[in-house]
Amino acid sequence: MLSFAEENYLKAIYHLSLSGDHSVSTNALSEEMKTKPASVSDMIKKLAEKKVISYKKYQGVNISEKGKKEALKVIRKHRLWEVFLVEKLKFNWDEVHEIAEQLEHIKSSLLTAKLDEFLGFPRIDPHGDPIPDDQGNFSDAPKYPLSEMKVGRQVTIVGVENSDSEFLKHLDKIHISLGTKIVIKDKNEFDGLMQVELVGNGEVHISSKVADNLLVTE
Amino acid sequence: MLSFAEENYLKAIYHLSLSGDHSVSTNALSEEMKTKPASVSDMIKKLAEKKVISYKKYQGVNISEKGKKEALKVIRKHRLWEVFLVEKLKFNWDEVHEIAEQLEHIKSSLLTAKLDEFLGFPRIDPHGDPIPDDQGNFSDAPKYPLSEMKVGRQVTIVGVENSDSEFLKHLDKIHISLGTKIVIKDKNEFDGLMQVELVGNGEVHISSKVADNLLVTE
DNA sequence: GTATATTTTTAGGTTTATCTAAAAATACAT
DNA sequence: ATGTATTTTTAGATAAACCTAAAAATATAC
Repeated sequence: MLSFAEENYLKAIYHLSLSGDHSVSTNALSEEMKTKPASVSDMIKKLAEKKVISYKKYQGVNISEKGKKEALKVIRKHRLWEVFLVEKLKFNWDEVHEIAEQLEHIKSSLLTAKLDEFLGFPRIDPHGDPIPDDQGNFSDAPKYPLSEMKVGRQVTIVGVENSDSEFLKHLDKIHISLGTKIVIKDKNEFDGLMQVELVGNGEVHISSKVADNLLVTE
Repeated sequence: MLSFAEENYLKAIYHLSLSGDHSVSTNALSEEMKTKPASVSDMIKKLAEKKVISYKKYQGVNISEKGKKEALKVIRKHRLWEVFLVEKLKFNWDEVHEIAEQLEHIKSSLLTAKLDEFLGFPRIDPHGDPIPDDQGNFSDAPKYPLSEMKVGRQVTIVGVENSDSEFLKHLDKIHISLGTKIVIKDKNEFDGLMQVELVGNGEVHISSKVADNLLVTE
């Protein structure tokens, strides 16, 4: 059984492990957790004793299979609660993170299962992040047509359904390319015309014909 | 701002203050919290510094107005979450306490307000306990006809609507009096006939005519 | 390849919430 | 009312999660 602090460290280690396949350094963890490197050294000893990470002194840490499972349990709960907060309690997508940081530590696997069912077994959270199942499996980086995304979401363009050059030229013209992050500002109920913000780079309108062919993630 | 442990002590002090108007003893608190009296002595010093209780050495503690408000905030959250767990997630009423003990400490007044609204502003929790409003007010010990209570609830008989002697004689015959605790085991959809357990004292059947006239609480 | 800079760990300290053992205050009993 | 029993507090310890300062290991730079 892990404490809140241990769960938070493990989550950070999991996330840092994804970007960069190498082991996670003490300093990187210290920055992520906003604690001092000395505190990290203390904590990783405890986590290593609990077999959720492996490490050699001065060599950084690597998350174990057991650790990955534990981290994904917490991430699953975090994302399910975010769905609950946005879909059921009508929070804005940008208000929910802090509250979900607290809710993710509630211990009861029955609660998690029943919440999942109550929400209709969602596969992605309000930010578009995939929700692991109770075994920790998830379709990594699932892609969805932009047209299916709801107003308020921030997503990243990760692909196109149908890549004919006329279409790509159009994307170029509206400054959209793979990796572009956008926020959906508005979506017309009648014709599906979307107004999106290119993060830090102005706004554009995207027709449903284009939105159907754009695949997004996150 | 109170820690989880401080909130739990305050809740215990609040509850112990209700039964018996006198001040709460260190030993009583120690028993309630399942900690040693020495730990209680430590904690009440901290709570007194935070002005949520007042105490003189060796004289027990009294909850302050500020403390009462804080305790009721926690109790409000606890009971709202219990309603959520039973009404929305379909937990049985007897499975929810432990989980609500965790959820009651989540910090976000906006969350509490939105949860309250989502649940339709319930006035009592699944055990029949009143839910304080955001100011800490609640109709103390609200009374409801037994006939309105759902299967599974444990309630206490606190009054009768119409106290003619024939009716009271009947109650006597079926071993029901003020203060009797009962658990509703079954309720016939057709005629409202109830099967209830007299806690630790066998089962009886109560017709809707009787149930309409019995007021219960808790 | 040695000197310097950076990273990481260790050593020792703090706060919170607990504990045990002993001392002090209060309550009870004859 | 005086001695005994009970309750409560104090003193000192422990574990968790953090800190600062200093030492040790690793990395980098010329």
